[in-house]
Amino acid sequence: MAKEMIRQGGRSARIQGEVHRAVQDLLTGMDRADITVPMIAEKAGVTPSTIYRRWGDLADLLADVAVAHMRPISDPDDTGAMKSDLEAFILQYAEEMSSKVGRDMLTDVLSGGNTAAIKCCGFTTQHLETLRARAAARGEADLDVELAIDLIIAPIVYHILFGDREPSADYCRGLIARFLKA
Amino acid sequence: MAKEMIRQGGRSARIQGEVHRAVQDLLTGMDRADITVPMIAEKAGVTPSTIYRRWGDLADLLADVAVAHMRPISDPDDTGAMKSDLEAFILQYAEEMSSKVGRDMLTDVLSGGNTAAIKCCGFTTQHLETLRARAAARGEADLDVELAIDLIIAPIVYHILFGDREPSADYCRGLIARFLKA
DNA sequence: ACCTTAACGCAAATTATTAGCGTTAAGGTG
DNA sequence: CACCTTAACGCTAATAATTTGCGTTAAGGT
Repeated sequence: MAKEMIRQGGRSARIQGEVHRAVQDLLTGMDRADITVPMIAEKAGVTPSTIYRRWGDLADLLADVAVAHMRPISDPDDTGAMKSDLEAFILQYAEEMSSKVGRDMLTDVLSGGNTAAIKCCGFTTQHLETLRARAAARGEADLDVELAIDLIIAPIVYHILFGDREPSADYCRGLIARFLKA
Repeated sequence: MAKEMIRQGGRSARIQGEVHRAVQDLLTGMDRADITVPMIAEKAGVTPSTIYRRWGDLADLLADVAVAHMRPISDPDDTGAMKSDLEAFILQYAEEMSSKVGRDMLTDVLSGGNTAAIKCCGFTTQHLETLRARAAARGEADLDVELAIDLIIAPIVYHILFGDREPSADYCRGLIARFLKA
């Protein structure tokens, strides 16, 4: 049989869910430097070897969990206008990511296999595309997604990661204003 | 004695140097996922426990080495004008950081203790400050360092880290042009 | 020259990771 | 539905990494 397939249903999916939940449980209550694979395995009710075989190592598992947690469950709020849509989305994004757990999720994603980072980045792009489609449907001015990433998202993420400045609401609004003028 | 001091000279400094060199040697030739502390210890001629006691764990050691390697040894080239100074510095920065070793250095810095990230970020700011002082001495227009970070550095770093786009020379020149117009 | 103690080496104890092998169950096929 | 193939799992033994206790070396000061 030439085609390799990945099992989705039943046991395999249940174990993935339990491991993910165990990791998230542990993350809320201890530093990630103290988390170990055997610890996760016990909490999830599986053997450590299962985790090693499936995820490779702790960094990849943490990246996988972070990506799953960042995956959007719903579209950003529709506030009626592009400017307010953008502001609502960006402020929530900055708020979530600048917390300790948010910052840790980002570094987990970046430390894991490079596919994790691309996925994560794709979620952000996708949200912005949604806003763009909405703006177009309303007949508003076009929203340049790449420009929004360069002018708004990138500075916010940079300051969160390098810790040289707090991405306050006012700061974010300033970035948005700069973007809208461009 | 109330004052705790950190030893600087002699043996301690020599060991730090040998460990750093061992890490850099290993990094050029294998994936960081395969590098272990005992491996580094053997190459450096020290016992593993020394490394564990001094750096805590592999992530902190790698962050320390990355920061040491990013520490500027000289000021950016003086090309005679602010625009060309900036372009020369940015293109070299993007070139260095977008390679595999550069991207890995960045993630190492971000994964290590949070002081590493701030230091790393400080080096970039410091270079830009140098360019700013030069421009001022020449009587050119003022260079806004914070703005340069938001408009030029942040997008470059973002795309390197998340891998959604290659920071080509043309792309970087576009960022610089946008910055100079602002 | 002498004293104090940070930093190291060595080795034993603990803990994490890998690998072999038998078992379970997903997903397809007759 | 019964059957087959094999991905994914559990268990366990072997290997490797990390932590810890304790004696030794040598910075840096008196």
